[in-house]
Amino acid sequence: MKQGRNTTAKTEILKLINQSDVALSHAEIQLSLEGLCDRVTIYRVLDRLTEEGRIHRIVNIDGGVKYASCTGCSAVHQHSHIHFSCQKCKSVTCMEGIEPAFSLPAAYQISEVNFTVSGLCPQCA
Amino acid sequence: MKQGRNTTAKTEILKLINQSDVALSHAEIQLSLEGLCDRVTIYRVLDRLTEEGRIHRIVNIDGGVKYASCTGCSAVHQHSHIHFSCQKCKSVTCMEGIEPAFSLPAAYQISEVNFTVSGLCPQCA
DNA sequence: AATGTAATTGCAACAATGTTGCACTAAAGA
DNA sequence: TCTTTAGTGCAACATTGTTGCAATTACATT
Ligand SMILES: [Mn+2]
Ligand SMILES: [Mn+2]
Ligand SMILES: [Zn+2]
Ligand SMILES: [Zn+2]
Repeated sequence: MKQGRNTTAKTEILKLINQSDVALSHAEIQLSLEGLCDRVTIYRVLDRLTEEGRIHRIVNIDGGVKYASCTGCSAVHQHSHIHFSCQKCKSVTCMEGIEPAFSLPAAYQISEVNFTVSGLCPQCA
Repeated sequence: MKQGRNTTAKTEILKLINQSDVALSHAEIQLSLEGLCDRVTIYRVLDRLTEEGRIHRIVNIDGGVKYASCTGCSAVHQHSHIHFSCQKCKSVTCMEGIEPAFSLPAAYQISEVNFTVSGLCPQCA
């Protein structure tokens, strides 16, 4: 969880993600950035920000990847909340605080969770 | 949910998936098939089988896609069970019967769910 | 069993997404 | 300011999935 260098690309990408109320894909970020940096750099910055615990990676129900800010990750860095994926407007939203309850046989060692619910968001329903 | 034609490719692919105790990826299926048909055909057969409700599609925690048979989908075709993804042996297993409990605000219309738990499976732990 | 038709297939071409190697650039500690 | 090395751009590549179209084949009907 050590901090890396603060570059223009990193600053701008983090700002974009933090200011958005929905999760953003690499493609969406690249569009917003308007050529500020190379697409490879965006991939690397997203990896780094995830590594540093500033953002978290979301695998959507269609397999696409999006990134969202890490609000409420003050003490422990954990993301077991639900992500809602709207089939109409394609938005992916972090349902902060809503965590599913489940239990697996003790033989399974859990280290990560990805829970996506898909359907229609309040705006599209 | 109507049945399509029964071709060699469809029969073999379904057999592979049904006989496997873990979910299979397109690449794994193509390997097992040893050139029985084109890779495009595999994609199309997998789509068709999913459409027909014979198998179900699993989006893994890393974004990869796998397919598993539909056991226990007798009456209603539903797949809200958990999928366990082992970080070591890379296997994805359907945890039949284990469904997470959660609740979203009423404004959200739910139609599909994908829940993946990642960690170490009993064999690898 | 032979026939007709539409579903299915193979192939080539394309698109989207992500990764890697390497030379060059620049952040930040000394 | 200098030095070190993390970060970047670019080109090249890999993987995964999609599409159009002509050729094939399952199977319902004769
Ligand atoms: Mn989230
Ligand atoms: Mn399953
Ligand atoms: Zn929506
Ligand atoms: Zn394992």
